[in-house]
Amino acid sequence: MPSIKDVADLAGVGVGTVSRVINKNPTVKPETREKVNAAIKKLNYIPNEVARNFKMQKSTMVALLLPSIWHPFFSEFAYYIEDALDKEGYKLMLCNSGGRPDKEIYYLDMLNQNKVAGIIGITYNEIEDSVSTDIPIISLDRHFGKKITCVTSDNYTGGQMAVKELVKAGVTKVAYLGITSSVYSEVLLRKKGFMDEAEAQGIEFVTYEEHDAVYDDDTFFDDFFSKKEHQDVNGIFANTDLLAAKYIDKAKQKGIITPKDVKVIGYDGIQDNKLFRPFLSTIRQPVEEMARMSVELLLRKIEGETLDQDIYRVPVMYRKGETT
Amino acid sequence: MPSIKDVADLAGVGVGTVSRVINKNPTVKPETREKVNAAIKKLNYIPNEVARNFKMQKSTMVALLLPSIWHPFFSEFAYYIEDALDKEGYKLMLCNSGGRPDKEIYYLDMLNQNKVAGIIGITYNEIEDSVSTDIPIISLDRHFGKKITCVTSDNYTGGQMAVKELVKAGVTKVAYLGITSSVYSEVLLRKKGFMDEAEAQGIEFVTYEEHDAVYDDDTFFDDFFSKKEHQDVNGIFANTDLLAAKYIDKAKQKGIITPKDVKVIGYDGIQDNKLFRPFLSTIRQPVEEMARMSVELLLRKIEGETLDQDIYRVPVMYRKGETT
DNA sequence: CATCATAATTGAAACGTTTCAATTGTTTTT
DNA sequence: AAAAACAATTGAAACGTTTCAATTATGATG
Repeated sequence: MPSIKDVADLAGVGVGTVSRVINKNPTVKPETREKVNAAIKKLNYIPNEVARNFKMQKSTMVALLLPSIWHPFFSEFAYYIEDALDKEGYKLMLCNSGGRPDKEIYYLDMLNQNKVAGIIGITYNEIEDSVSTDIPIISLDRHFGKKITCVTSDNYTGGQMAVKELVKAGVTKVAYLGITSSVYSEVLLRKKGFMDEAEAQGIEFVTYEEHDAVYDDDTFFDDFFSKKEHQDVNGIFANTDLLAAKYIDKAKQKGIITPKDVKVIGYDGIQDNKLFRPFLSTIRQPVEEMARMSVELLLRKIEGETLDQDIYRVPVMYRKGETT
Repeated sequence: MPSIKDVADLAGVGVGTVSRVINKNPTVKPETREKVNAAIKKLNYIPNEVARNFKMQKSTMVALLLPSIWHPFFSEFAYYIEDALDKEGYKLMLCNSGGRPDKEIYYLDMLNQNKVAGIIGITYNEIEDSVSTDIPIISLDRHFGKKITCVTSDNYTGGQMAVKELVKAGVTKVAYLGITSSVYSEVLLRKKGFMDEAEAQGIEFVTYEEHDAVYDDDTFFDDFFSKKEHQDVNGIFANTDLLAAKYIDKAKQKGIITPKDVKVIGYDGIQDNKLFRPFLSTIRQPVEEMARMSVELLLRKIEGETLDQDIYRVPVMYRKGETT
């Protein structure tokens, strides 16, 4: 594998000159540039990016740390993240934490050692302490503190919207169905928006949640359907589209048909849910916008800029499907 | 940021010793080890992985190059790839090519410069020439040549299975619906298996395909439904689950109900298609197994081993849903 | 106690870049 | 023609590791 030295020798110039040619530094005579380029071509030389990163003491690798790329919301998010990063000349490293604290810490350590340029994290745990101060971080949906900038959708308004739409659809008692993950989660605001709006509208409501860690489809829903106070619920706001889809499925098994017997609204608006049947009504987060904003903010942090806000919220919108 | 030199100085030993402690080399006196570890802790030293990779002239980064992580099949595949890699101490870099030849080449160049340890590629184009000889590659579903090992499902048998199951379900005329991507694709065997089996069973059949590049949902299906020879088709074998789901959807709009009027079988078996409605009958590829095999073979190549086969095929199975 | 064998440790060299002070070459000015 | 200004080029040093030949410390043996 030829090195810059080999190129320099063949071209009959110094290594510095070759370096300048490669980096398109203008202070090199066109004639010399030609010689060097010829040598590069002849030797089939390609610059060693690892050596460069090492010498420069910085990389263009950004890590995306999330529970599971398998989840459709995350995979869409990851898609846009990669696209945005690539446009700016950055690369993406993917880390699935499974939402487990130990794995999140493990990955953060690893990313530290590997001197990634920055991290975009969707984590379930308090990570502020586990992360070196000099590595910029953007966190999706969790707000930890000043050090870690948070990008999230307007969860509170989303929760309100859901209630408004359910009421508009004529329901008389609404339930919030949630998988909670972390106390730091901005997702909690979905519930708050839901409750406040239900209160404001003067409509009966219940909330039903389970912690992520102990979550299991069957027990969750069996439990839900068994409770007396859930019998007359005819409006559901589910935490996520996936949860909404599962609810509709389980409800159907109990003979409760959507949208005849119950109206359902999800949250997320994952693109492909056109293929879920019935087509879900949902509060859509602008995934692409959130991804691009995350990248933009992260790169600004990497450049050394200090951001003016701790939390950036992007607006959500209601998308009517067949379940309301 | 403290370096190994700082640790050595503080502990009063040479850098070599510190290095040996870090790398758990046994030839270091326990007592010395203690001193070094104390110094490491005190300085909060973390080894610089970039420098190490540079010096060692190798990395533990493996790239996954695919059309789009957004696609549920790929995101499931990526999930298992990451999991398998992590278990072996490797990291995953994600590259979305969009299936575009230029972007595939662009990424391969980049990966070359970045000296990744290996590549797992799901590419649409002839890439054998674009890839340096000394970087091990595994290709999913495309067979290019000896240099690039191919992992794929048993597409031919899968195609046969589909016909058998459709016939078993009582259909009288079957259609193969396909999005073709590349002439190198092993996916073509799905069609061949389909045709051969239809022939063998003596059942009427048609095939209908569109090239990936010019593919568009609406024109594709409008075209399909408009053709005279498609009117009496009552069995569909779609190339992928996603395509099957779209077919069912479009057919419904035409008043053709699945599975009453037409039986449908997809290909892939993406896990979450439990949420597609109706629940799809499909030829399931063992995604996890394919992912783990890809990683295992790649790592063996990275270790310098020569693999005994060019193509590794893993068996598929039929999973009955509600569409047959 | 001297000698030898072995265990433990040292630190310079090397990996492939970039950078920058120093040098050389070229042009302009006086 | 000499001096000054500017343009282009050079190559050693540095980045943080690992490695390994050389050195030193320790223990065993006669």
